[in-house]
Amino acid sequence: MRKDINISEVAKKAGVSIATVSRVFNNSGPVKESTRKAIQKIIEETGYLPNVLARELAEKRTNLVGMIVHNLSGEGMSRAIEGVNRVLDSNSYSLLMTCSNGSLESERKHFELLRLKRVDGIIFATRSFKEEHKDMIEKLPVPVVVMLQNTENAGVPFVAFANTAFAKGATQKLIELGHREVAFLGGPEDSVNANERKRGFIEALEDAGIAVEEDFICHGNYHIESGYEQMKTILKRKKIFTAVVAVNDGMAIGALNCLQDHDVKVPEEVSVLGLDDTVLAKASRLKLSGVHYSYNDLGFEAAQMLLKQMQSEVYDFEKKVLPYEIHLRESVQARTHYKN
Amino acid sequence: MRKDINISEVAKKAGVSIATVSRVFNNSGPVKESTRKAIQKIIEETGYLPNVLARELAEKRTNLVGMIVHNLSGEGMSRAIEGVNRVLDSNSYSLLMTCSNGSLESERKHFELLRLKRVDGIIFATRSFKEEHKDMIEKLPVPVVVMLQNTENAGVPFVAFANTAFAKGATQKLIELGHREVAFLGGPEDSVNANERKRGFIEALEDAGIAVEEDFICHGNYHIESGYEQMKTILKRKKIFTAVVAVNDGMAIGALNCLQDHDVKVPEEVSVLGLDDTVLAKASRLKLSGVHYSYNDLGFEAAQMLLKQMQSEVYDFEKKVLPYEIHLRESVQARTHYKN
DNA sequence: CTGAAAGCGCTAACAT
DNA sequence: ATGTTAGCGCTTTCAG
Repeated sequence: MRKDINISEVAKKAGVSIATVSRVFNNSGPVKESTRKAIQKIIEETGYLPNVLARELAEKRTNLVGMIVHNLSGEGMSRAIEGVNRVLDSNSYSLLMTCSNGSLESERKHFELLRLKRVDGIIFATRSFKEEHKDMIEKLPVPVVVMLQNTENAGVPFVAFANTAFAKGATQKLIELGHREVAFLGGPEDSVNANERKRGFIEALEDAGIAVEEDFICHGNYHIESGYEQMKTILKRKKIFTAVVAVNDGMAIGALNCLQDHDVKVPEEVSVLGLDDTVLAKASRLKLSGVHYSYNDLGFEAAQMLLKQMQSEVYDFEKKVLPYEIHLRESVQARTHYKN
Repeated sequence: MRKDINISEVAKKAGVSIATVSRVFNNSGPVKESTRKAIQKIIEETGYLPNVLARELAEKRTNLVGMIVHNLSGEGMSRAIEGVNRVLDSNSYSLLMTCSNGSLESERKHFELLRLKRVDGIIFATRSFKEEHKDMIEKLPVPVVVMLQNTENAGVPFVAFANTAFAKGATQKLIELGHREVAFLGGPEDSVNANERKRGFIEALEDAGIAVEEDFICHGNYHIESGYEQMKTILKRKKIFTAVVAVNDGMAIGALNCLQDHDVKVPEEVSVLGLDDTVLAKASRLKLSGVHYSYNDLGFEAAQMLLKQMQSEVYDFEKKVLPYEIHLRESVQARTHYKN
């Protein structure tokens, strides 16, 4: 706990003006070598550190990036933050983190807060992007990049996963393996991401000329227990299916456990695939198939895009959709058990 | 993107001085009702927002709390951040998040950064608290609370889990169930938390008069694969054991899978317990036993403690050790298989 | 190459 | 009840 020393004290000790100290410290403007040395010595001795607040006030920029996320409960989001941090760190920016509970009101409050704090840009993650969000963003004097959501229609720059595409791709893999009766365990019906995945699933079926059966579609809340319950619901309907696609790992694990508890052999009788590839996918003895995408890259790309926007005068629309990989592992095999 | 308006412009429009505007905005000092109304109207119309930077410069405080964590890859840390955020939010503080890679140099850099940014307090999480950390902290003009590490010896306030205690307690439960040959899958040897858990395990054995066998102790890196490998190593030693304690869920899951793959019945032949209770514990069909503690509470308590320290003039040592619960579930049962 | 001085936008003590 | 003014600590012209 030592006292702060400011620029004028340094100047006094060095017998120069504060302007010269400023020049030395920031290497802005010419200073005679001897006086530079002298000032540096004083700076060294006193441990002088400039008051960033004052500097920011004078420069009218904070080198701060704000981030609003709707939840922090999974590992995905913290990976994304890690990615963001990586970029900011190497560009001398700092991260102001806030967590809205997801309500519009809370989000509005956080946008306002970040505006007050004079952040130079904002990364925004929300469950579902609304017209109101667009309004909030347009009122802001700094650029915003949306994360985890396709906001092309609103014309807001974003970085997101290709939910529909990979859900479709994964489902097509199953179809290629001969599966035609495929169940789907979806996420919350108000989640845009979950709905995009569901759409991908449906498109794959339709493209293959397979009728979409409502009896094979359920909705849950991403958790293991929910996957278990929804799988049970579908089993109770007593219709034959040979594969299940789950909106995420948790639901897939739940489904897997449920099937095994009901003496349904995986993958011999039913293949299981999760549209996700978190640590959970490795937890079961039976290696779970899934779609892999990187949250770390998500954050990384979002931060990159934001910095770019911050540097340009006009905030052009821009988008980045991250790549993915489909991994078929032990939980999936070709349809063999039920022959037509 | 509208232009900012400042206090003097508001004052001019309202035909008053900036002091009066400030009084109205901050509700500091008396203002005649009619002029207050008038000023509020202008504020409303213009959308005036004070420049927080200027205010902070004048007030010499930022309402910012800094946080340095050594990694963001698990769900635990993001839960902790959530807890911190919850407290800060309701106390009008914001969170400046930084992620060090865990190296001393990087941590030093981040402390310096937060100092520059004039945060009012810091929450610090590191893998292993060193003398150097104590020095860095003592140089700081603001209070620091350490998270996830017992820094009692250094006299630095901290909030942590009772690693030794719950590891000991959980092991004792196994001993009470008749187990005497218990294996331990530990974490990295340089992790303080992992070592504390190992110590608890050993203390429980010693208290029960059971010799500690080095052959039953292995070290891994917290991951599922590592648990699998270490379990295999112990199995290869061909010594009989009836229970395994793993330093965390991941290793426990790995151990579980390994045992089952080697036709060892869990829990009939070997009980498995993880010193953890994350989402992973629910992933296997066999409900994994474990120790439950809340990362969210950890963050919550750390933030509470920090705010308290920030309010008092002197930074007294203070500590908070969080409660835990031991959950014995399907993966654990009394020793029956091997009778003496 | 260096210094003086005018901001940056706000708070708070001091006048009136 | 309101205005004046002196900071807060730094950056940046503008002179010299």
